[in-house]
Amino acid sequence: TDPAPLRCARITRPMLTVKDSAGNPVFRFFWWDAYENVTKRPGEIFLFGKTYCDAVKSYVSCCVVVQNVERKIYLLPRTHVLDLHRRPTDTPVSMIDVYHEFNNNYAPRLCLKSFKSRKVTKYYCFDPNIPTESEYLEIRYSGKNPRVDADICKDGGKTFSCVFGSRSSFLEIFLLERRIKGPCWLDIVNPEPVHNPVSYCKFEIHCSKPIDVSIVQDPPPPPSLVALTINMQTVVNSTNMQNEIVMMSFLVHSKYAVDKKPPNPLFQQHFCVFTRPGDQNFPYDIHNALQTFKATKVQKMDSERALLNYFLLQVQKIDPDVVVGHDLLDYQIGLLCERLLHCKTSNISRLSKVKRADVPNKRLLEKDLFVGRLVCDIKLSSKELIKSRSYDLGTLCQNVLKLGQGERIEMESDEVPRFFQTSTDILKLITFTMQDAAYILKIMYELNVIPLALQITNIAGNVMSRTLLGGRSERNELLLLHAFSERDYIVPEKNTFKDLDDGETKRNASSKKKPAYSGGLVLDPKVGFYDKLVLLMDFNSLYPSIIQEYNICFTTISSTDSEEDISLPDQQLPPGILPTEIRKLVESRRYVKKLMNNPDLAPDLKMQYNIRQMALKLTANSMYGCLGFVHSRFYAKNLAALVTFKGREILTNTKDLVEKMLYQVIYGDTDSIMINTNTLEYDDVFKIGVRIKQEVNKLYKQIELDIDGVFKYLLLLKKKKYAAVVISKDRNHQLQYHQEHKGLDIVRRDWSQLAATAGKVTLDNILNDQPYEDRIENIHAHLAKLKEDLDQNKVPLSLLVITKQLTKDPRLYNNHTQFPHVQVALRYNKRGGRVFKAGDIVSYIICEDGTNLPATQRAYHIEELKNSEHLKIDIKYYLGQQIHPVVSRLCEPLEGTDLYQIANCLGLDTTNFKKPVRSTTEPTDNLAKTRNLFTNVDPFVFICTSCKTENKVTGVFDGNVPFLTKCANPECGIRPIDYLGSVSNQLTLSIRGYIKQYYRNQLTCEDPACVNETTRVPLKFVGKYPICTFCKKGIMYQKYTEGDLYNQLRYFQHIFDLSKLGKRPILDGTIESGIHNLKETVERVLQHSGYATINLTKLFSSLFVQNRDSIILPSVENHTIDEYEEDFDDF
DNA sequence: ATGTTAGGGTGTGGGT
DNA sequence: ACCCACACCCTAA
Ligand SMILES: [Mg+2]
Ligand SMILES: [Mg+2]
Repeated sequence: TDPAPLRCARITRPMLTVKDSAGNPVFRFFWWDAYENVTKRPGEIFLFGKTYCDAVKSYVSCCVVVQNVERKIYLLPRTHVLDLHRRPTDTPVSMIDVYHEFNNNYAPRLCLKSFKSRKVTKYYCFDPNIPTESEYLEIRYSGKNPRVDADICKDGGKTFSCVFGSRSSFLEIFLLERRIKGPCWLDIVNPEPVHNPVSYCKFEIHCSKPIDVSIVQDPPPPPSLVALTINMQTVVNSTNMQNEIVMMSFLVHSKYAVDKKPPNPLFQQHFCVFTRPGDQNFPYDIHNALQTFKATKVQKMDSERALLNYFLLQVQKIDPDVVVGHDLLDYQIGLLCERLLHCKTSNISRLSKVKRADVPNKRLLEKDLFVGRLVCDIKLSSKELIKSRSYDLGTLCQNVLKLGQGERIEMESDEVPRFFQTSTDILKLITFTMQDAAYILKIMYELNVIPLALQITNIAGNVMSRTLLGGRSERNELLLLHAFSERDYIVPEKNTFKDLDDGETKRNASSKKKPAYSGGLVLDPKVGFYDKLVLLMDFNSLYPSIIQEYNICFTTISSTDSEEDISLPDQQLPPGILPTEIRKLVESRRYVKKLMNNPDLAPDLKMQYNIRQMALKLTANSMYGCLGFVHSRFYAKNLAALVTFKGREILTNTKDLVEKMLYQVIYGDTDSIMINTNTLEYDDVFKIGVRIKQEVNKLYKQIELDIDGVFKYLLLLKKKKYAAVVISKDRNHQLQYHQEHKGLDIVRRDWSQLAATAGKVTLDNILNDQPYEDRIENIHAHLAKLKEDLDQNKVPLSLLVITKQLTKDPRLYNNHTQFPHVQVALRYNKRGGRVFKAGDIVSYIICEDGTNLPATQRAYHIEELKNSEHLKIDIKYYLGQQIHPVVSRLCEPLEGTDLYQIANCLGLDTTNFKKPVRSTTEPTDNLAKTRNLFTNVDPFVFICTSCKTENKVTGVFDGNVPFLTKCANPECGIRPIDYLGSVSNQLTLSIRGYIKQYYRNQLTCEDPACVNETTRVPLKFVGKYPICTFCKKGIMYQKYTEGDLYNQLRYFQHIFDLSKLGKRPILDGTIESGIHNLKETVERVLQHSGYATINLTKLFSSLFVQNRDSIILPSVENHTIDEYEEDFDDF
């Protein structure tokens, strides 16, 4: 049957009011989405979009059916003809032989009545066995005829060795051939009117020749979209346990301009439809209640079927270009399909723009339910665009819309039936459902989902509805397909699903696969709390820069199977395609950012530019990842491995260079270096940064190190785990401070907010100007308070919630009892409705449930806890397994507290904490206090002139007495202070020893493990000094660097520094001056090493006469970095 | 069908 | 009791 009649009559004859640049009348439209049905309508492309309609003076929906998109295959001629047994003969192959073979042997098999062919020259770079440049026979034939068999493509015939292009889809052929990159204005020169339209659009035209489609030059801005936001409520029918749709709310914006700031008002139309749950009746007064309800237009339906029919009709009438919702793809679309089929609704394709017969298959229906309309699922988009603990609507409202807690009415899905008991509650439910729809729309606007997807699609050249589905691989694939085919390259074949499976997957039984190559280098952190300024330097987009710097491309490096091949391309080679594409992205971005600097820029335009520069950056950054993606069409493990290899090399070289400049590198991850400057002057630190930047950037053309930030305080705990106070300057050059937390428990969703807050309070106390003793005291006090609050039940339940993602379907876990989130999900799923599936985030609270089971088996959903009498919060778990480990880890480098004390404050059983605690027997452990700042340093050792006993010095005090007053040998009566001159001499000799070691190390690599390697790996030279670049497996050889030397000297200075001791001890005057004397001995060496000039010769001239070239560093220009940007996922 | 590797942390279970 | 491998999760880059 025909769909319900439309209000707006279809216009069958397109009005060609537009002329193209040649003066031909054209049908001009903006395409937003495309569709093809390879099996039912091969060779046809459906383009959906908007065209200007003079009659209504606005844009109306249209569909252009491009027909006769032909298959395009390439036959690679053999050098010599094969005989019957597929053995090469002496007969050379000419192109005409290939033509004849195809014409005689293959055309009949493909039932070709006709085909076109020509000789073309093409390039290829994805298989070393295929010539990089060769003549091919290009054959084009109708899509209605079948594809060439896979084995013929692989093995070829007698005159050709293989066939390329047989697997490309028509949409791909069309987009690449017409060079269409994402939504844009298109002209159709010979549009044909349609009498039996296949679409529901206002305009439909056909175009029988793909070549008649062309891109409009100097296009106007994109037309506005009709956006339909939908939200729904469901109930589980208590009799059959089926999920029913009982309410839907709709918001319509009929002119959403994607090139402008989010519209206000948010929408123009709003309405709602509902029905009763199958197992309930309407309240008696529902009719009256609805009559007085004015908030929105409400339609009451007698059945779910009627509701769904109403929905179908409304969608057809509204004819939206984009359907907006939350959890559409993971749940709502599936549910809709299920109910549409269950209720036996007809003409379901009205939800889409293409008329199709109803199919009873749910999976098929789901796939194309809204075809022709963009589907914007804000849950999915948020996952790509923002980091959040979870992505349910409530959490997104808090994080994106900054709604306060309780501002949005939170409702559990099993509460819905209750709302149908009274009319008042039904009206309430309508309000919530409408309200949520508005939030959904607002979030979409706020995150600029559509404008960003448009920009990405225009950059990559894919299809926008696919961009909105997420996934970086396909975007990258299309970008490279365009890039390679534009330059006459034959592109790699698209693998079918079958091909993917058989390869041996190095999986660890579960879904996580083992790494295929090594990635970024993470430097060993010098753990500790830093209260001097720390400088963070970071390479801008390191991996994209490496690809450019070293010209890493399919065209410059042949793919080999050997793992260890890390050779770089020839310097003389022309820029490859990958580097060129990245350069284009980077240059576009630079240009866009320049445009953004215009102070008179209109806000709308500024937003547009900002979105575009983001999209450009995202695209450039995801290119590397796709190289290493096994299922990528452009998979190139060797290229990915080379990129990371150079990354590791650059990071180690940078570290060495910085240390050579006598700065202390305390950490670095993949593309960054943290430097302890030992300074408190912000401007000085900046100058240091500028100098390092200049030195490092001299070495490269494209790779660029930049100042990323300056930390006032840094608490460096582990690799990838630290907290810092970042200093920045505001517009008035006033210093501003804010904390940054990386990798710590408090930034993870799988720790409770309670533990996170405790951790944050702890950090606030550590990263603070207050006296040292106060910090510890405040932390302890807060912990005690926390315990008290917990005991008195003052802690809101929301703080106790732990969230964890299901990485697979909950039923697929091998040992589900081990995992709290899996158990909660499985239990929850039994009640029906929205069930937890792979990717969902589960919230739970650990409870005391009367059992003796381990905590992992006492996890309950927050609702279970609320509704249960016998469930109680497991306070001991939250104190012992949440707060305690989180706070302890943060306090680890701190003196004055430990596991035991923290446990004590929390009222925990402390017996478990006594043993592992560091020895508390020594009253003044000098090294403990400083060990974190000075790792890999030796104590100062001197020999007693009397008893020849070795004395080790790690600080002013040895135990309770100054080391100068007592020999290490208790029998010896001579005090070191009595032979201070000798001690001082021994100190000087010791320092000399370290300097000698430093020089020796520059000439030879002393690591025995490295000797073998040095014979194979050539020595690399940095400046004039040979350094061993790496040992086996890329691990850097620990040589004795300037940094090590400097560190050792600083340590000596430190251990003789009385002011470094917490409480200034009362000392005998001679002892004090003796210690001072030793400190000065060290400082005489050190004083030459200001941070401004470094000259090794001068530095050590007083001690060590040696002719050495100085390292001359450039003078410092006194300027600040004008641009420093916060980047995400930037390597 | 959905970009990579490096690395920390919890918890379990088996072996010594 | 201790060590270790393993599965799982989430983060940094
Ligand atoms: Mg970076
Ligand atoms: Mg970085």
